[in-house]
Amino acid sequence: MSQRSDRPGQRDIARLAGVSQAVVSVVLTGKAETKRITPGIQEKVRAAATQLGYVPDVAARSLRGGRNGLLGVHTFERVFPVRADDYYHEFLAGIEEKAVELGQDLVLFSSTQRPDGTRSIYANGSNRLRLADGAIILGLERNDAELERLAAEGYPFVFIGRRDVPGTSAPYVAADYPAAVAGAVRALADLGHRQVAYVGNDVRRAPQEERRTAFAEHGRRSGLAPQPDALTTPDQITTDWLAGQLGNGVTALVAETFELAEAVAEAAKRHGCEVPAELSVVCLDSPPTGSVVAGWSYTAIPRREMGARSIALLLALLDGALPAGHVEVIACDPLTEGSVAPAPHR
Amino acid sequence: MSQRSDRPGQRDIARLAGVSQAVVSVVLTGKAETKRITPGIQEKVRAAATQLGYVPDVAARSLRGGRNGLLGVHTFERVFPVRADDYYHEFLAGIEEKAVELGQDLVLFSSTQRPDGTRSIYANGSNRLRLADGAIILGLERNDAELERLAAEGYPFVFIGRRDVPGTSAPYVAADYPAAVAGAVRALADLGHRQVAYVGNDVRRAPQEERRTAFAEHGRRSGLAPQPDALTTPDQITTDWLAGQLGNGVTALVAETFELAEAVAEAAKRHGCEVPAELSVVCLDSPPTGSVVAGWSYTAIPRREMGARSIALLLALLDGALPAGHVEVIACDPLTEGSVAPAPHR
DNA sequence: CCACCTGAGAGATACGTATCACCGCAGCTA
DNA sequence: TAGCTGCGGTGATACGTATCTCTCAGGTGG
Repeated sequence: MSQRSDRPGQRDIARLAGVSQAVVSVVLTGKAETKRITPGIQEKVRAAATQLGYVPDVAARSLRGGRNGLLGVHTFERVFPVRADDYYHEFLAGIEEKAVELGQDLVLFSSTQRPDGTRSIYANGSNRLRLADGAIILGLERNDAELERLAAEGYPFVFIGRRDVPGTSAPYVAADYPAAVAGAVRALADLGHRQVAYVGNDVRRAPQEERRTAFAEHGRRSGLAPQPDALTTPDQITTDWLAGQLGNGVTALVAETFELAEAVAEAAKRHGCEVPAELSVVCLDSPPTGSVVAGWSYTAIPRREMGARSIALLLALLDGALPAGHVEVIACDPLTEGSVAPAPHR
Repeated sequence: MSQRSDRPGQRDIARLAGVSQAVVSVVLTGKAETKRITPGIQEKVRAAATQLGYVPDVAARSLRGGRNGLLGVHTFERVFPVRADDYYHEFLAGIEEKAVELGQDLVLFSSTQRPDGTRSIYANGSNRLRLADGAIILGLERNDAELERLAAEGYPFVFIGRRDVPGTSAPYVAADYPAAVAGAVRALADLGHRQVAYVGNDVRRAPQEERRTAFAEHGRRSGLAPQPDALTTPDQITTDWLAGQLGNGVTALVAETFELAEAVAEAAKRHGCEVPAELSVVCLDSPPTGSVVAGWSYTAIPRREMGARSIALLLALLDGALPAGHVEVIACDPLTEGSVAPAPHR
């Protein structure tokens, strides 16, 4: 169809106003003052634009200008998992919030998925991320080779979550896990706990490792007795396992994820062990957005804020206003009350 | 900066492969077969494109009129509300699922928000939607004037949810509410209920109106006594209101939304009225994704599938393979057991 | 009176892509 | 050998905008 006829352009305005297209561009982009256009002409141009119902063509504008106002969001996993307690949801909420504020649109890269369900940036030979001015990269999974290549190509991106990809020095936004762990450990120590074990995910990446080492360090400082870590999966937390921990004199557990904490709670229930009277449990993760679990002691991860900050960082990066290697750490919420009690006497 | 240097174009590929830019365009858009390009050249072009990490420029491509593999998602409200029981979440999950399958990327138009929180397509003078090949439009709010204009401009879009915008005949994907209502009414009638009242949202749009009229019609067919509708908000459902209903002999309520159903449940609890023994309640809405509410009788809205179908429809529309005015209606899940019981004897 | 400056606007150009019109060449026929 | 026919590609053009360069007239100073 004649796409042309039903969409007035600057050329049409120019013809109607009896000026050149260049003048129309200048007037309509608000540069009339600096470029010194006669007020009378300005008025005529504006009137003509209004009369024709002119709408600038974004495509043409960004073609000319470089930026297109699109910020990418990429993960190496699905963005909207089937599970309701969506890991990404809060991040996305923050991302969208900030994008709105800064007048940017978001591109969810869903075309990059490979048959096995993982996602790849360079899968089909072309780097679709380039569609956007820059990108936020988040998620547990990762692909160091692709990230290195991306960085080598000079593509601007920002991580959510602490990253230590060898070749890159991309900015990231992370939660202040060490401080959160320190707070939890101190709280337990103050309540008289001395035998505290750490229950962590068996997948160890920078963010996980960070929490574990912080636990070890602050535990030592607070006078806790050293315990072997339990790096495991939820289904390996059985009543037997729990009995073993209690048998070792453990009076409190620090769980890395909510799934682990819930597995502990279930095992305790089956084992007839009361939480928190006989066993205190601290969770270093926010509860899933859906289920408002009462009765847990946890330090909420500021996912929403992390998402928002990542967008701000990316835009600063694009503006060249970000010093190289800039990172941002956001404090977690203080430990809530619930599943923590004074250490039982023996 | 020289934006140019770090973003290879077809020209660069052409130079590297020793051919003309036109050939590169033909090969890379998959028209090599119809335009009969020598396989050897094709290979050379593809190799050069891969080597340079080429990715087509969205802006240029859509300026020229081609497709760019971007599908827009636009709402007149926020996409990620603060509330956990996210209305959009399930739709988006379905949308993303299908986009992955069809190799399309998604653009969340977040730049269109006005200061008052509502969103407008033409707010800032430019129609950003044009960046995408087409768009899905969803949400309760709407802006008929803008939609008419969008349609008049020939922009391809698809609704989620039944729409009846005057000037437009855009395709839409809707849930089969009439059938769901019919099922609910029949179930209640079979259990001996005769006095059944309808509790609906006070905002009446096509999807709401459809349910109400279906209730009236099927109620009549199933021999229910006519009742005045309660079109209201959750906070207006008090114990007094409930007492009034029961006083009128009402033995069952059909609630349009989950919020209304929960308000009814709370009022019933305070009033000492047992659900479902003394009052049956049916909800015509899915429970929020987070809270797995047991004990409700409801007909789940197939949001996920609706989202997926909307993407399929949009792509068909773009391919010109969609007959004008095509609409799609998806069956709701059958009524679950829980808050429905035989009518109490008087 | 002429050289020179200045302001207001016209004209030209480039961004990256898709496509239309053309063109040389090889193979074939008459 | 001249003319025709496809094939395989080249060159040119247009999309709508922003901006750079150029023109032209009027004013100014020496």
